[in-house]
Amino acid sequence: MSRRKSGTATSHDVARVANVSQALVSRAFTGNGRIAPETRERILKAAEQVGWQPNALARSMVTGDAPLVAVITTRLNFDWRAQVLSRLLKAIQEWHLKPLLFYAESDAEVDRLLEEALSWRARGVIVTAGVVRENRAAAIIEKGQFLVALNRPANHEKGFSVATDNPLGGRMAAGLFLEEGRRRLLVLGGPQGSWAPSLRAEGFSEAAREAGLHAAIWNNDAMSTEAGRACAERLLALPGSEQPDAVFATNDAMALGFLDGLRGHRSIPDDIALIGFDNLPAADWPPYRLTTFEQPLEEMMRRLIAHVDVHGDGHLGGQTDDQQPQEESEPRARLIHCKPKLITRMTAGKTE
Amino acid sequence: MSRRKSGTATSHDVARVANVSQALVSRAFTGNGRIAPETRERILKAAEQVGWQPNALARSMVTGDAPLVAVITTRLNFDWRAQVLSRLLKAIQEWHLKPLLFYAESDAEVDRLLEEALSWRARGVIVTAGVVRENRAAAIIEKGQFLVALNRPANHEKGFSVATDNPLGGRMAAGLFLEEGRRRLLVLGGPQGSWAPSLRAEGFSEAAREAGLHAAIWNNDAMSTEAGRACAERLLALPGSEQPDAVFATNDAMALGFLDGLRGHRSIPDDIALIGFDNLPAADWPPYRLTTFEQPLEEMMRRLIAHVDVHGDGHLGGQTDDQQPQEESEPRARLIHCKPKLITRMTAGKTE
DNA sequence: CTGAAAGCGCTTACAG
DNA sequence: CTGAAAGCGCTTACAG
Repeated sequence: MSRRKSGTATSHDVARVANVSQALVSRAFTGNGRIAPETRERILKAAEQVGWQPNALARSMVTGDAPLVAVITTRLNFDWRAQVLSRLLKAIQEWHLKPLLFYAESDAEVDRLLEEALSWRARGVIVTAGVVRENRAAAIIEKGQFLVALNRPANHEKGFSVATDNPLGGRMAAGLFLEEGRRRLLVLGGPQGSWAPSLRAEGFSEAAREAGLHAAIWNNDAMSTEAGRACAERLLALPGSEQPDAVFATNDAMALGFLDGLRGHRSIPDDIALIGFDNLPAADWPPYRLTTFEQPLEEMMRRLIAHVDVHGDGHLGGQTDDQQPQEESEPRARLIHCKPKLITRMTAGKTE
Repeated sequence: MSRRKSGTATSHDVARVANVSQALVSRAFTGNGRIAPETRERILKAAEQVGWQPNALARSMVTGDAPLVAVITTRLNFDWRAQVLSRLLKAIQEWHLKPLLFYAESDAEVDRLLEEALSWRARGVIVTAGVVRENRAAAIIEKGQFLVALNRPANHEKGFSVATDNPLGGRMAAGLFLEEGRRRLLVLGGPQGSWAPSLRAEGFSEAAREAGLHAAIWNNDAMSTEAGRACAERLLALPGSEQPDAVFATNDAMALGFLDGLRGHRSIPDDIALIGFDNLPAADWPPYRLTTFEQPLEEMMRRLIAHVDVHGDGHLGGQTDDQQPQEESEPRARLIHCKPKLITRMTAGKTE
């Protein structure tokens, strides 16, 4: 007769109703250990009558293994972040774990959240926002949890990172522009110090440099459509001699805003070719028809899942101790790069 | 020396290092009970050295109160659903609970997920997808958990539902069209039997009927931009006498696709006025400038939070038993309707 | 096939 | 201020 959660029955209550020991109730639900089919039926019936089902917390405690995975995420703004989370939730659901979400309002919070996540003794943690400090990464790995970083470094040799090959995307964009004979290159970058956008910009710049060209970079704190529009205005104000003829936007939001800002002032792709990154749904809409890169979400998820499985946390809660270096299907690669896929539309590249 | 989770220390290990009883370790971390400041310091240091922090599962078990809230969600497709989840995660984080997510691939799964959710003995469950069966709703409430349904019925007198006032939105849209002298009305509806879209359509139809007009309805299974485009084609194929002069799309995705489909064939709003629903970011983009309704997300969250607080699950884990009918600030209203806000842009309404 | 008992890792009265 | 003990709700050897 505990005072809190008065409505909640326990396995003892069920045992009483079914006229069996409490242990049998447990067996009826776990399927472990012998139990007569008819007893089991009786117990199931009693449980339903009482409205009871095993307490997952208690189960996790006693088995020493909670079917949880911590997911660090942040604001789901207009962005491919929602797609990632959606796909991630689905995958986690499919392998019968429960995602415990940690929402970081800013990158600074991520470390604290990671610490909190640890206290739930989850199977592991998937980081889709912010930065993983090396200490923290080590603490997670030491506890036997897996650590997966999406589109960011894992900062630990036993951590795992799946990322789009951002530099390659940049190089491909530059390559396409060069092939078309474009010479005056501009990239719409992200904030200083950002990971993915900077790598995209660098890949682009490098390829340009190798062709003996220089790519200007305009950094943007927000990477929003507004930022893209602002860049368009800035471009329109440039003297004719400095006008770029090819622009690589390190994300689609900026590219779309940029297109809107240029509308009526420049002919695309004749005056200016444009390539974005992300392949947002809007990139395919008639007013935009943006040539852009699709991030290989499905492949990334496959790799992620493969890693987690190898780690020993297979579908049905395998053991957690895998000391021996058995990295079979995923041979020791801790940083997986997945190739972005160029989607050619109107704003750059030959349209078929 | 348990075999599993070998890396994980317990409070006993910390006690040993700090040379105190295990109970004191607990006190050092909970802050409950007397403890000498210097002992506390010593324990904290020992814990850090050992790399230990309280096991949240164990704590939840013994206190009989897990700081969890179950959230039922589904595919985060291009949609306001991501916004809702984002805002929800933030709110849950702010009141120091952890969201345990349940991802429903289809509405049919929702009931099963709800059952699973129950096993975690969470404070409550927030449903943002699918339908809550009455039985299940009752089971949840009986267990002392709160039940909040977002934009759908809670199906229980003690459940709580926050929704946009969808019929009102429909009425407002119709009102605006009528005021402009439009007479040939069409609504782009959702799937048969959908909740929110149907209510929007009904509100619209009713208002039209009251004005002695009939509104045609075209149902759409997908409510996507593609569906909107298809509707545009269908409209263009209509004989001139049946051409509508005002269209109410029950979501923005369809409205945007519809605009794209009409582009070059009809003049908006001269030939056809259009109103959407959701106020997606793209509704404000130059090629669209869609008049639409903003769903009052912030207000909905405020009401939701107020309900949960009243329910007794305040910020820092208050007691769960609140039998007395103390519905102070939220006087007994179980279904809260929040007014949608008309955002007037180019496609309908007088622009200032 | 079934039951009594130990134990998971904590928190919290209850004594000192 | 501190410690020994009981107990949270289960699962799982271990005996019968």
